[in-house]
Amino acid sequence: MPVQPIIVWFRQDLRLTDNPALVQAAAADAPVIPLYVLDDRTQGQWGIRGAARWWLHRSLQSLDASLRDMGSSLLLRHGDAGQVIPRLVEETGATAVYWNRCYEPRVIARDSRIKESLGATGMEAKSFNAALLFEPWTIETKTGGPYKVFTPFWRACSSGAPPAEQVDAPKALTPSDPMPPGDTLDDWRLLPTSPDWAEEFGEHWTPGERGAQKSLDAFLTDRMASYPEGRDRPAEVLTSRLSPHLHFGEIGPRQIWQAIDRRKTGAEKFLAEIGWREFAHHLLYHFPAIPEENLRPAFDDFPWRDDADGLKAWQRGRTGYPIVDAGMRQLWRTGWMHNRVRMIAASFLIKDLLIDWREGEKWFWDTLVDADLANNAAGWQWVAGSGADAAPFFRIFNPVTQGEKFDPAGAYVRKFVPEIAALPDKWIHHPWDAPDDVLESAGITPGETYPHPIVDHKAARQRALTAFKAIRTG
DNA sequence: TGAAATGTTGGGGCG
DNA sequence: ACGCCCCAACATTTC
Repeated sequence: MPVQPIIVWFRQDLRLTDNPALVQAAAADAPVIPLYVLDDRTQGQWGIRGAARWWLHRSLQSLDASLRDMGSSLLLRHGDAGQVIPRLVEETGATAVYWNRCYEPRVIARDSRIKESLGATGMEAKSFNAALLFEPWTIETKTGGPYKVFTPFWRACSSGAPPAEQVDAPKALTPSDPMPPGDTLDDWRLLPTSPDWAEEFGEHWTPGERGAQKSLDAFLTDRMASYPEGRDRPAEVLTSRLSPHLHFGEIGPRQIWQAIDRRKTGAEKFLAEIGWREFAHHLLYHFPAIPEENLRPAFDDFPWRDDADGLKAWQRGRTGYPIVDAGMRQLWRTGWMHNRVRMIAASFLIKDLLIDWREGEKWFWDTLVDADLANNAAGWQWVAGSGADAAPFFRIFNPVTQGEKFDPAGAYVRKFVPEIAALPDKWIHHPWDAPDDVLESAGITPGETYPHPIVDHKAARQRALTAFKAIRTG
């Protein structure tokens, strides 16, 4: 008599270790159908796009390979998950569907409907926590509301019950026999072709659970001790580079939490960054409009400029400000940007160009391999000053000062803006001040080989402060 | 997880 | 010797 299978629906949890939904299914002594659904409709404009699709392709390949090592494999289906899941249940006679929770508003709505309709037909539909140390509804202020300031939020997280222990990968999975038919990964065309803008990505990244674990191990042994100072220097690899792995759930925060010895140098500083990720998810859950709307309504009246040329120059890394251009080109070439440079580039778009932060958010959404709705929205609103615990609007980065401070030797700029690489350190962050003979011997013709600055920072700063006065109350 | 303007202090040059 | 000015260097305030 055939045993009825259990479906494990993978989403942003593309790993076998510390995966409670998978463990629960494996423990049931029934065949397991590991499933991934490419659902391009549910999340609307915030579906998986651009660089993240490249990552997804590679990550699914990796997950499938790991499952095959256990005698199983990953079933691929596409379409509205609200239809795909019930159809597969019917097809296979599955008795249960397990998954790990996501916290994006439209995903929550979809998953609730699925859970309800499966439940109504007597199915067991269960969800688990794999993505967060502390789920958003478990942390609240003394008065019972959500936190809007990071420091007390993280203090509350750290002082309460510790996060749950991670769970091991299942020892074995009983495959479903026969395996239901599915798509092949290539059918989904997740990889770019003409042009192949992801050409270089593979040199920088190893998507998948093994790559994630290796990144964590290397960070803990080689870099965490220098993290408190090193994390602001983009020229070298001194951060963990775990963000895309975390977004796709190739590693979970519990695994990081447990791998870190909190007594070691750099541990608290690094964990606080995991804390910011938790905080962003907390905010998105409690304020689900933050990807589209200012958290602080006063910003609804902000006089943003319409500037297609400025936006394009920023996107392409042709603003004439070397540190900004280097960042934007690192993003385009590698699918990632160092966090210090993200702040500088974002400040430039918002404050020097006075372009709506949502334009930056959209661009990052398409170009980052770590594009994450909660982190992206919270990060942009933080820089804009429109968000929770945000930088005050008048905190305007000077791209020259920031460059000189955090890329003093200009190595980061030279790597990504090669046309000015021959400039001496003295001028590398402000080529427009260099004497003609210096420019000439560096092979630079301003306005031709490298753009003139598209705005004058000093004037742009004044313009931004004036614009800000327009919305300031009192 | 700023920068710029403004204020203060103290040393040195100089008449 | 003294006052005056200049201007780093640092601190404080403002945006």
